Amino acid sequence: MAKKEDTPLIKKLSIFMKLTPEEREWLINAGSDPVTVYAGEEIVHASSADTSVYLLKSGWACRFKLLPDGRRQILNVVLPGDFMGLRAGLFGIADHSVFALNDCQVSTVPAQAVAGLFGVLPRLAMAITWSTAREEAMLAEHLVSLGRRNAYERTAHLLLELWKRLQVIDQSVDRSFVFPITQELLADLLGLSVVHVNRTLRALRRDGMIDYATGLVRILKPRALFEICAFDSAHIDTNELPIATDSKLEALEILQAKRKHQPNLL
Amino acid sequence: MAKKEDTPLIKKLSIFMKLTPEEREWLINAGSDPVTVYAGEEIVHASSADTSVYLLKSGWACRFKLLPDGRRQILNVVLPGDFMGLRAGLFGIADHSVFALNDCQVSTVPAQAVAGLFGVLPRLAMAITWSTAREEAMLAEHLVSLGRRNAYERTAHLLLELWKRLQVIDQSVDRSFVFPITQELLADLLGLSVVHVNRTLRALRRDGMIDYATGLVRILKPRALFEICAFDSAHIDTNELPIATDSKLEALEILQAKRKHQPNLL
DNA sequence: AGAGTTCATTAACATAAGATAGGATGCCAA
DNA sequence: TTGGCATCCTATCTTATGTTAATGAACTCT
Repeated sequence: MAKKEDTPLIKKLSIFMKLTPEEREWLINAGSDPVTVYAGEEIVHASSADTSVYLLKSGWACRFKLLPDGRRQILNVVLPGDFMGLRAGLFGIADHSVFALNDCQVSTVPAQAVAGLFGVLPRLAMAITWSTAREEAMLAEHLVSLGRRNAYERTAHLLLELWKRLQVIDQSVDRSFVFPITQELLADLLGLSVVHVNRTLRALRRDGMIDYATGLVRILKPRALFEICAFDSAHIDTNELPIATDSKLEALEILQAKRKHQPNLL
Repeated sequence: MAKKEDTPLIKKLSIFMKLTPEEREWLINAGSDPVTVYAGEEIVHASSADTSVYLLKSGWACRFKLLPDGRRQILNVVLPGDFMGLRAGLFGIADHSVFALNDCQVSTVPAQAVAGLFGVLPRLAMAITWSTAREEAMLAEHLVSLGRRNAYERTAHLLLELWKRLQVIDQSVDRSFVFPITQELLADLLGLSVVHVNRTLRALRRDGMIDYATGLVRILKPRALFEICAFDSAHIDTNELPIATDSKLEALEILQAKRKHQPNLL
């Protein structure tokens, strides 16, 4: 398992698999010396032909997209140990930008070094691929929030998700964590208006669910909040290496069995 | 480039890179003989410990998540040539289910065979990884829709996206395509109520934007629709292999240059 | 100390979208 | 023929959320 002094990235990957000393070493040495990016500045710009991947060492950032008329949707919060610009660097899909929410330390990894990892340390490459799969699962859950959860549930879900992610990298203190996100950003994150975010936070405080002061959040009733937003933590905490035995025949049987089911089970 | 008689998967991967004969052969031979899954039946079940990956050969399916009270959000439409259950098969992240929208032909690939591809045909592994990155980009765009586009724009965006994806696999005829999706499903896809979907479709027809009959859609004013929803096709069509030369120093310079920018440029 | 910023907060009002309900149509099965 | 059943469609009413606008606190910069 991960140790106290490990980097956030190592802590995160450790929940997927035990890392060997070489793998740890690669993770520690890969990437340039970190550069400071100040709050509000862009780290990755959409449509730039960037051949680097960025690793967030400290601070918070967020990935976002803009519509031509200025509407903004924040896709995701980027926390220490997360990569930025992986899609752009590896595949040239530069579909979104990233900017720093507070002062960040960012280190740069050549896209080729990451791509080459599949040949050099395939297990580690797999672990990094896992972490992107984890992020995609969070994106999917975010989509459920915007499509099917109301403002109250949605806000609860976001705060809980951040809390859990911060726990993994040892950056929450008990039930509190620093929260460098203004209500305007929260609005763009949740697909709401600023005013309604304010209303919703007020409601959450009124109900004794959270304690919210600028820059700091405390979860007062985790149990209730998890219940309210139907939080599914499977993709954040997981687990251990899967993929045991398996055969085509077996899978086919499972598939056949499924054909008995009723699907749209509302 | 892809030929008329190629499979949808080959057509799709061909927009990322030129495939060698061996790679084509792997794609054709991998996977079991297809099994029929009938409309409405589940193909992948969330939380099942499934060690297979499924490839949709024909028909439409969709990935979805349910909340405990029955609310459903459809994440994505799965078209021929798309994989299903990749995250679950490879990493044990079984966070969503998939069901068939109409009768489908599905073939099964052991997760190990896909994982092993990184050692055997790394270029192909890269291409498949690219296709998942492409899907994640579409998911992100979907998120923008739910968060920041109104019902009209949102619906337009979905129809255009499907149209473009179908063009890639040669399954649209000019401006028309078959559309096996009821308004109820459309609602769960767009994060709207059925009634409002109906209203919105009516509005789109009223404006002469689309022609919508059960099971068939025709795009009448593509130009206007692309404009209305601010469609960004970068992640669907793309492009060719990126990653040219590159050095840490260069990337650092770019990063430094960015620090001059103003970020939240509304 | 004052002027300018950024944020959080609230009130009053507007509206896009949800809820409920009821027909109309077409399909299938007994 | 009749009765489900699913889907589409529409009208009416309700509500969650958006819009606009104004205030005050905290902070920085002179």
